[in-house]
Amino acid sequence: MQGDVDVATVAALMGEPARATVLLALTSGRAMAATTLATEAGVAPSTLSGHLGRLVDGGLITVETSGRHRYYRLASPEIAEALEALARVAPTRPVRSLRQATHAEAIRRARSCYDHLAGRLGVELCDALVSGGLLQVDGSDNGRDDPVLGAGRAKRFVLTSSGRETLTRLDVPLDPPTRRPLIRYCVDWSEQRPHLSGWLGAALLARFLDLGWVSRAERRVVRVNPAGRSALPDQLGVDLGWLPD
Amino acid sequence: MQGDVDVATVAALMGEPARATVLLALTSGRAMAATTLATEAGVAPSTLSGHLGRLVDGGLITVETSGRHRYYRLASPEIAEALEALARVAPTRPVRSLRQATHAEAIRRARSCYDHLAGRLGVELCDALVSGGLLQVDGSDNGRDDPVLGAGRAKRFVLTSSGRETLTRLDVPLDPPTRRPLIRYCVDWSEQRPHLSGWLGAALLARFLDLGWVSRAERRVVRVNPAGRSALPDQLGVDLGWLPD
DNA sequence: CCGACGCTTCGGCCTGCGCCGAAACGTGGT
DNA sequence: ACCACGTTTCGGCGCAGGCCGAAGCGTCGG
Repeated sequence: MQGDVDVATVAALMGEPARATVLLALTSGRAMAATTLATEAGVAPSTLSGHLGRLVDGGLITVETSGRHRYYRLASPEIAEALEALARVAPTRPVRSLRQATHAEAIRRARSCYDHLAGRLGVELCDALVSGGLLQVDGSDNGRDDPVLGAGRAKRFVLTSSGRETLTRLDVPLDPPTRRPLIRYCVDWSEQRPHLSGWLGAALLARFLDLGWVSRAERRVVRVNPAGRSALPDQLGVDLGWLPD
Repeated sequence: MQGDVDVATVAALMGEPARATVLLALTSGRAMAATTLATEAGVAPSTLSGHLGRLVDGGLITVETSGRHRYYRLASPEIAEALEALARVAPTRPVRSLRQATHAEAIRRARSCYDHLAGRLGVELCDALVSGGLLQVDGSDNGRDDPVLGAGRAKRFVLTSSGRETLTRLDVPLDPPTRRPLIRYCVDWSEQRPHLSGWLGAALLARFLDLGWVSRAERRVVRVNPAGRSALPDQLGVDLGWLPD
């Protein structure tokens, strides 16, 4: 049986709680050291070492030795895609503890996805940029069946001249020094709606961090600071009323 | 740990060879009886029954009792999406037997994906319809990062008037009686290129089956019959030279 | 050069679960 | 009514693999 492609071994690799936690943590795109991941997963370093070895063998992650640390990262974006596809079908589990509940809530609220913002903040920011006239939506149907957005719901975002002006005033760099496209988007797994990626997505997060509007917390969680709480609605029209804490 | 969404349990469900085989078999979109699936997976009916129960509990498949048979089908298209995402990252295994090799080859050659054609035949058909002037490609960039097609590679296919004419001559129904869109496409996991879906995709497969050009074989494999071998290149410009057997 | 530290390897324990065959249950055909 | 058949349940076997602590190895800092 399954002579085609071995879905089973890959799925099995992802199907163990500690390993899944590791992979999900690495979804942020950053590399992480073994010990960090061990505490993350809540198992002994020796146990995690075994898991990491298996993940490397399976081609899901790669290692990179630096001094006495060994940094692990996802082997390819496709792995992240697969994890998100899995997350999309995964039933939302009954929450088992308050810590988990608040963390689950926090990560839905605002998190980093590779190098840009995701979660409710990510999609609201994207919406705000559109409703504020900084971005324009070209909603043409592209003929593709999108599992998340539905049939033919593909969008395209373009920067308006007033958007370029406003963002330049905020010192957000708008000219990618590389071939990376200025504006892209990903479909957010918790919101099932698009958030900005591409050069602009990365530049916005970097700038927000610089300005102290947001900061990185544990895991992929992003926290909105008091400064951002007042500046964001003001400058970009993002309503943060839904952000407690 | 993983308080967010339980990727692990879903992945674990898919991570067992027999279950993965079952799920992959159900990817065709058709419902299948327990015994069929048991022989498919190569385990005893009693063993498979346990697996099926777990898959139902996990929400990956649904049952439907009819007489003394029980038919199982994928619970949602998202499940199929997840499986395909997994298949995309799965390494192509060293082939273990000749039977498997030929089946693996056959399934890459031509298979059904829900109700339309996929595999090499599916994408070649799609290409042929374009190069034969029956379909036209609107290659506008939609701004979305597509994991398979690459950045902004979204396409859109439109039926030309000569296409409408040719297909009508073949008695392919072109007016969806439902709200289902006429032309859609999916990204083929074995070819990493688009094949037609939507009403037209389904209508084409149905018509090809009626005409005896192709027929369904075991699993999702589709066989091209002698009739089709001569008719397809003739009527649609599909070169079938690569199809042995 | 020595100790602290990060990480992996090894040995041993133990649970989970995949597997089967036998038996039970329900449906359909005769 | 009976039997055949599709399917599930149960009991028991055996192995894969998750977990830990201890020990080993390499790297950095003083």
